[in-house]
Amino acid sequence: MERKTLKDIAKDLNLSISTVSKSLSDSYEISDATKKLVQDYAKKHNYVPNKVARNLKTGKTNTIGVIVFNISNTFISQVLNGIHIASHEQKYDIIIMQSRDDIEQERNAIEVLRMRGIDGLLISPVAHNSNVELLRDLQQAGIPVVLFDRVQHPLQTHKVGTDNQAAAYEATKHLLDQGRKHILHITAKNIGITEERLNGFKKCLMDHNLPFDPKLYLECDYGKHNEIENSIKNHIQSMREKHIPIDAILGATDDITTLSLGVLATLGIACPEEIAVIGFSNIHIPNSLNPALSTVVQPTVEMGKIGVEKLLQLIHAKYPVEEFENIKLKSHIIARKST
Amino acid sequence: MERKTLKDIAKDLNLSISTVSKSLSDSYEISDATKKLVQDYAKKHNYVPNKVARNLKTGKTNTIGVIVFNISNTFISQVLNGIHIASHEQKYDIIIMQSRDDIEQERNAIEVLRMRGIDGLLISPVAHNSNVELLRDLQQAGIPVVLFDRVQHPLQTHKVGTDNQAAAYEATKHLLDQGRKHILHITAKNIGITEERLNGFKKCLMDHNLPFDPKLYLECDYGKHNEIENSIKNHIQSMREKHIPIDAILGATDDITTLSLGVLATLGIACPEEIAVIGFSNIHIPNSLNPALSTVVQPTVEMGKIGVEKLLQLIHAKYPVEEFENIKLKSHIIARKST
DNA sequence: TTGTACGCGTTATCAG
DNA sequence: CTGATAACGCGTACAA
Repeated sequence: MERKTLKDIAKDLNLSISTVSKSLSDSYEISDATKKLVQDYAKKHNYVPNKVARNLKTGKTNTIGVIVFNISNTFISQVLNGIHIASHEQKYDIIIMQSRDDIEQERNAIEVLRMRGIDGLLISPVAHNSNVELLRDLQQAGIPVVLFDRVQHPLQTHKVGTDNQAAAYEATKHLLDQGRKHILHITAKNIGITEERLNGFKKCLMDHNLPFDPKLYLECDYGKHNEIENSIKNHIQSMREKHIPIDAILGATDDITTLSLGVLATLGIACPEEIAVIGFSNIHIPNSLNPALSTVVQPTVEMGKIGVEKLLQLIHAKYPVEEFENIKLKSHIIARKST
Repeated sequence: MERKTLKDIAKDLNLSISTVSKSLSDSYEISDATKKLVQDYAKKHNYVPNKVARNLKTGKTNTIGVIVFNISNTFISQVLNGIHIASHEQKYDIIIMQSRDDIEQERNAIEVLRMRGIDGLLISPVAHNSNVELLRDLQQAGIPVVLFDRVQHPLQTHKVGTDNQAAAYEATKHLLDQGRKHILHITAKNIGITEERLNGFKKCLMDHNLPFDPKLYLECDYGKHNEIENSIKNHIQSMREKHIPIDAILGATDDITTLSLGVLATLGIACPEEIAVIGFSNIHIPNSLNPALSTVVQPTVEMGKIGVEKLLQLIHAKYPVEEFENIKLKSHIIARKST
């Protein structure tokens, strides 16, 4: 059962290719009789239009590229879900690439996508100004780019992130309200968003007349889980040995926050009695954690959907867009047992 | 900065299109001088070949389609990771679609992918024989299909799964070895793999001269997390009320297993003292769970890689393949604190 | 060694 | 209302 083309149908029906084409696109210039004839015949032989050819003709691919650091990260996979839903709704396909938090791989991903042909790009960049020129090239070539999640990046375009500073501020305040005084803030190196979170943390301390103590601050390399786990463990152990007081942890990312719980359990430190934990996390099983985790939840699916929406706006824009939006979604805190 | 085509370069350099084309593909029929001239010029103006046109010409899309039930499922996202790595290595792009465990959406996904043009399909089907005819059509049309994970499906093709029966057998044995006698097996409805797991469970019981008790068996609808959570909770509560003994849980899927922990915590049932828990789970933070979870770990990334490998074999096969492999990967148990 | 011409499957324009 | 014809950008047999 080979694939039928317009040409085949035309021959079978003794019609011209263009008549067939027009019939299938329900053109007003074709008589109802012929339309019906063609459409029925096409359905019967389950004709499928060749999108590749169509794309060649129209110059559009109906595909948007997506670059993230890691597909299987909890947070990212939820955003991808949102991207997926929204783009599918608009009849756009998506091609996902991973940068693995490596500038070179990000560069490669951008090049591959460009080569392959996409109508637009949705990216959560590796670092503050990773591959700026390349992305600008893309824009110049008429392929719009929208940034999401990690929006601390100089590229001029729409950006969809969360209000990280406010969220961190709120989480810190939550801990302080519970009477915690020595909060260890654990964050990741070289990711723009964590800087904002740090700022929110500092600001909240300041507003409560508390000093920011560098000893109560840890930056992890953001890589494998057991590396993160180890640096957290080492840090906490060393604090204990030096008798530096600590009664709470504020985690800046999903992995950091959830892994912290494991570290405390392993070290036999009671949570929340000795050390409370709260942090950014969109984990789907908060109640199965030890203990049920208090989280700063980000609107991941919404972020993905809005990203697609903004990108499509740019793709469909008739004139070059000059004014860009910097959208900051609201996170919210859910207090469970860990605080 | 518009996009250059072969034609543009040819005009700029006063050469014919084919000369330029051949130069760029490093053809032996072109003089080194011209080649260099063209290549340098192309690089300078960063010429990017239009893959769409190339695909139209060659009839290949260099894309493989992937259909899974949910991108953001822990297990699936790890398999996707493997698929991603392997396909990227082979210069293939992937397009991911979600069936959301709905036969209609699966049908739609298959049709969209076919329409869009793919060279092959990797699918974890919704149910025992969902969309068989459609998939056969695909194969007939020269687009090979490979099944992964849920391989209990009549389609004749390569299949890559895990040895579910053996894994469930081992996990059950592990519980029995620990002295547990009343094991509740919780599984999902209508998924082929869970049947095999159930069989492994039953077989192990039988081998130990224990009866299979339907009261110690629960089938959940496999949907939203809180629905699964509720049915588990209700079942356990009802068992307690009826004084049906239970001292262990064997979870058949990632979500079921991890959510069970949350249910026990919520109900205030001590794990593992009162009820031990083990189950299929590739959760990345086993130590953060309450308590550290004993798991049956599947080789997810490997499964993805092998799936791609097998699919590419079919895509590149010169002659129709008649003999298909049914690959069963080995899982392994990691005992932590929950058993 | 280089160039010409055609076809891949579609859509769009224009003529009949 | 229908049909012929020209593109879209690339690869390739064939001619020069």
